[in-house]
Amino acid sequence: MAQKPSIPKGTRDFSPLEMVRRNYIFDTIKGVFRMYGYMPIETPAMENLDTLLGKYGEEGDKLLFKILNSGDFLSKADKALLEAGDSGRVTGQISEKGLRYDLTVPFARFVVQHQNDLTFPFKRYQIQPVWRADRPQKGRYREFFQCDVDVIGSDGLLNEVELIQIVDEVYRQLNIRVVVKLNNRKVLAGIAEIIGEPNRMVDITVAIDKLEKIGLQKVNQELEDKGLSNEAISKLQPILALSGDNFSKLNALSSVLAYSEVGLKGVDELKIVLNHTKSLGLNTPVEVDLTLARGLNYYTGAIFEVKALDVEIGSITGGGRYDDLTGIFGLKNVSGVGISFGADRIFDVMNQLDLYPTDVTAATQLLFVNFGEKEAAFALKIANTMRKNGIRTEIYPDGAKMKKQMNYADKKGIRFVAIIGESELNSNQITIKDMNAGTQETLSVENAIQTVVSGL
RNA sequence: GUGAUUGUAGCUCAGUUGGUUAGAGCGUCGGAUUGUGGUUCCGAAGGUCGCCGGUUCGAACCCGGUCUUUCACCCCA
Repeated sequence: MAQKPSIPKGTRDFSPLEMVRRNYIFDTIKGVFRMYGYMPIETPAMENLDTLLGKYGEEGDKLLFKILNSGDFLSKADKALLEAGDSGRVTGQISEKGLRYDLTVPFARFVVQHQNDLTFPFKRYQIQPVWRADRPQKGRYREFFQCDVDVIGSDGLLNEVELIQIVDEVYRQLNIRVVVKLNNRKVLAGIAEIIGEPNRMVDITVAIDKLEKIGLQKVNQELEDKGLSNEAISKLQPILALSGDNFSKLNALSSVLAYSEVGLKGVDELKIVLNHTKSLGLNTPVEVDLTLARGLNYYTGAIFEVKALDVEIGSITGGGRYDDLTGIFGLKNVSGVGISFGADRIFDVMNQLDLYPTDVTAATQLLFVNFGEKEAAFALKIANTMRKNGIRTEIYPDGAKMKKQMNYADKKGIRFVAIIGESELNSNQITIKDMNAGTQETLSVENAIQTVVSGL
């Protein structure tokens, strides 16, 4: 017996229904991106490993899928390392390619490599799968699609504003209620500076990121475990306790950060962005959230995260500004900002709330029943006429039993069935059956088109 | 990477203290109905009980390993 087939852990097949739904999401997102002047690019599924390594921190390196070299790769590896079972160092010798982990780093590579062909500010979008060797769980897959929009080569905060507008528009079109959480890495740096631990910004932000999840006490405990002084932790308390609306939070921050130049700059940036989004009158609420840190090390300014209000699933969109991403690849002083829509989580949210418009899943609208060669030949011609009138039409390929063909139409949710038998052939007419109403009439081709078009 | 959890027909699940031939519903296919779907009735196909090993006279059931599912941690879309 054949072995039971399966697919790798954390990956999925998509049925026609699922694909139609996913394409609806992708098309919506693409449409909004285009509306703001972004152009598509694609990059290879695999990159050279040295492009990817070291960009996502130690954790990220572990989550990279690595591709074995071709040929007799083991013979070229260091025998001593092999013998010692030193996987970490052996992989460097037997693998030089890896699957992309996100779209931002390949984009940075792309920009540096093609810098002379690009016009800056360069606005691109990119919708492709990425892979992470994570352990799968709710809303977390090993293969998933990201929909990135970035603008690179511009410092202007209008870009941040534009990205928030895009988020607002995409989720308005998809009919998902969301909140945009906004923070600024400069504010976080300022906080670290003020409490006298300027080098511990990452530890501090990772800890306060958990405030909502584990509570104040455990956050303080974690900070203590990481070796922060009691003095620093107590200085941090008023910042963790900040509340009120965006502008009162920011005013309070201004006084706390009065002696931090970078911190004040961050507050200022937040104010500018918020003033713009406020005057634009977006549907989506925008909240300043100091607990928002995000793991990626390369953000330097704004940090965004979008959460669905009606489903518990983590963030469905995230991003921020990175001042020196291309610097690693040798192109200095180019600032970029971008966000990534997590298509698979959006898909999960849409499924859970059943937010698809009814016409999204509609496939074939008219099926021609096949009674045999002569009838099918006639149907073939009329089917083409139908298609030219914008009706999605198919002909049943075999001269099967009527029951079977009707059943097929029923299962596929096809609204109209065209029946052409001997009597229709002789009178040069077709019978159109409305599967919803169960009624049918025999008509001329012109009238049949009328009936179908007005019935849809 | 750490700690749990799941696996029996295409799907959802039963399956007694370990005991002959592993069941149901839904779905699929065929028929009742040779030009009319959904409803109904009748019938059929479909299982190495995730995989490998162990205990036992005997394992779907007990034990170990492995893979898979789901969840938490870490991290993240």
